[in-house]
Amino acid sequence: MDGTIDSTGRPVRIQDVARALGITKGTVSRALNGYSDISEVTRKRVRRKARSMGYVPLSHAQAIRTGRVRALGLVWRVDSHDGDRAFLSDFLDGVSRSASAEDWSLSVSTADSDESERDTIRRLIRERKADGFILPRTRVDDLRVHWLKAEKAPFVLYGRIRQGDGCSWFDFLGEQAMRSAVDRLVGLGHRRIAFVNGDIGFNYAVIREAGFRAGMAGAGLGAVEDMIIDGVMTPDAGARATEALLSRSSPPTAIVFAQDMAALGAYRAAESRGIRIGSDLSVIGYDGVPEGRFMSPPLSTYSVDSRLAGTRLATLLIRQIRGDAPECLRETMKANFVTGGSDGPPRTVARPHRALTASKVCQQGRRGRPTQATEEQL
Amino acid sequence: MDGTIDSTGRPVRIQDVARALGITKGTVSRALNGYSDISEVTRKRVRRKARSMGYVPLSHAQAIRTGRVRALGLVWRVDSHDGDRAFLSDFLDGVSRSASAEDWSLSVSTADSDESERDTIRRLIRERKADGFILPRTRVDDLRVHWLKAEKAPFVLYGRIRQGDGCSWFDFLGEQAMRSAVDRLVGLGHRRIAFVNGDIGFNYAVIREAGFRAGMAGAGLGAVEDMIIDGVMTPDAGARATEALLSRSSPPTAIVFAQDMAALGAYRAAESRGIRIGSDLSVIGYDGVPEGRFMSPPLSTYSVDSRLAGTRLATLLIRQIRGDAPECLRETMKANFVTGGSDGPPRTVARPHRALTASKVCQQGRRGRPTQATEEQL
DNA sequence: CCGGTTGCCGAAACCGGTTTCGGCAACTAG
DNA sequence: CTAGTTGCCGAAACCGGTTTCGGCAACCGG
Repeated sequence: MDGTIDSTGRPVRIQDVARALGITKGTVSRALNGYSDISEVTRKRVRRKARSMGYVPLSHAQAIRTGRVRALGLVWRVDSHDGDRAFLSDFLDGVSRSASAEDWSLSVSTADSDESERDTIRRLIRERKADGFILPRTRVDDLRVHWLKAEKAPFVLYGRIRQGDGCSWFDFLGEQAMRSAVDRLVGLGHRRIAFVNGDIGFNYAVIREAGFRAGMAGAGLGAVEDMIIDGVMTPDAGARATEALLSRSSPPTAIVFAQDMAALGAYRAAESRGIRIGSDLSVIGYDGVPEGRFMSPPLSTYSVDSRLAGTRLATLLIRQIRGDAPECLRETMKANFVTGGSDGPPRTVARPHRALTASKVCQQGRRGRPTQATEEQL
Repeated sequence: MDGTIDSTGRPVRIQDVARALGITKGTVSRALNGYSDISEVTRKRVRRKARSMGYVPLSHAQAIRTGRVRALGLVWRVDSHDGDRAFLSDFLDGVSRSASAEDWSLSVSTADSDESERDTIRRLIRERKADGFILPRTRVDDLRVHWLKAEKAPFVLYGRIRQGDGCSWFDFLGEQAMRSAVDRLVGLGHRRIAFVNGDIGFNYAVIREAGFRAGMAGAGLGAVEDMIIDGVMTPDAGARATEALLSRSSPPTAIVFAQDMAALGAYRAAESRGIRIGSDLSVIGYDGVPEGRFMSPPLSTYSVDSRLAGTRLATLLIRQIRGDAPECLRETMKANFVTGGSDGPPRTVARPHRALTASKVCQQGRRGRPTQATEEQL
């Protein structure tokens, strides 16, 4: 017995606290909620007593008047590829941590289609199971944004979006990472660099491709159209893409993958061809999935901290629900480059292009503090 | 505009429905909730009108009187090994599906220690964010069971437990699977069979080991103490365990792993030794992780349907919250054997032991309907 | 000394449902 | 024809909080 239940076994209500202090429940409520018309002495007395009696307000009883249940909503799509699975655990943990710290909770649902996702979101709003939503995997034209705007429900995006009016988000700078990958490879001497992208229906793919193109253009390597493949999100597809690229008359010496899960396929393709990743073929990925570290050589990748994304998104969403303007709630961070050994100088040694050196490029992408996104969103 | 919002933009309340019908809100409530003192005519009128107006009761407003928020609680431990990650997505999906079907929601939190898990559970109960809990990964002596009994909160276990008074659960029959694995290997001619177990603090490990021992004893192969290793839950640990076993003067010709993630390590160990899985060394796992299918040869394993586990657990929990006795809410299912090719006759050909043949064993473990657990729990 | 603030709290309405209670009308039995 | 059911619904209490409103006492300046 820890004080939460009184001697009769009944849970402690605000009325019990009020009675114990000889004041009204309205006063207890105002004292606990920081109203200014309560004397500091009374406030202290109330707080102490409430704590000693183990009083905790029922969130749903508060909600009936305040309209807020102090809960975040998250709808997880299960019809997509497997690559997100490892990500989910960390992400949930991040969200849950931030929410718990503010005494909020997290309501999770799954959906396997746009329709079921829409129904689920609406149900959660109608029944007020959530005060706002975290939207993972931002699409180029994201239906959820339209739905939630129509419902006037707060939301935050994991990923940026072009039509960003009234949207807040957290995102890692994929364009910066992909550009940095190209710079690094160019610095190592590569000139024929391919890019294997994910599903361009998702905004991250558009952004990362833009980064790749910017890197190539910056190095004076234009006309990269035939060096770009998209729609590759699994090891299998990654292996096939690698195979296709290496079969060309003028194959790339390096491949940048928009996603690690696809990059893993390059190892399989290389093995079946009898060539070595890191020397015969350079590979750089993005995401930092755990499997990458177990490859040989380990995959060089731009690692993304999913747990951090979760914590930031939850924090941003809570702030928005509390009244902050969505446009002021935007954060981006650099992805963290992790050297694995899957990238190196090309086999047909060329002298390093431009002044960039590997060590110099390595400096980029160190983890920093979250920063307000002042730059133009892509 | 779909009828959910009236012309003024205000959400529809029960009072609005009552007014539109010219009756009182109490009558609307009773009509919608199936009270017998409402005429069938009125009930139909109310239902139709409520639907056409898009009325959905606020769950937290109901909860204030009923004491139930129609929400399930799930606390996920993130401090354990990585093997559970792939499992989480399917499991959540299963739970969420069942909950949604009954118009319930799911409140998820994470915890990284016993203390934080306890605090989280208590907070969810205190604030009534959840009416009951789903407890994954049952331990031999599970603290959560004590906590929740003390709080008088309903719960269901994913996994059985020895002290099962007042407990309901869903579980796959790990002991049956492990026994079947031994039978199969014995039928193939193996006699030196090792068992690599997981963390024996978890009940599944105890159960699976019992199944292995039963299989060995049943085949007349006693004294297996030195052929059992436990605490192996990762590919790395699995590789080390395999290495240790194969280094012995009289190495096993087959290894049964209690978890696929550990079994994956056997491939690495085999590769570094230059021996082939399936011919030089037989391996059978348990769990059915997706990675197993991508190995060569694919891992033979007893596959477990995590999504199904989630759906059954959610259903059982909702039934319990609605009043069914926990002891009547127990289900078990067979794990589904999937032939991969990682098991075969031993290199040093011995004639098949006993009358069991591989094909015969294969018939076991077909997926069936959930059945009430009438047998003694382990 | 007196009218006007100001600080602080009690009283009561309110949120959106559920549930109890009581009463009217119709029907049934005696 | 009357007394007793029965079916059906309105009225109101209730759940556990939050928020508004008003008033008392102390303090303030003129």
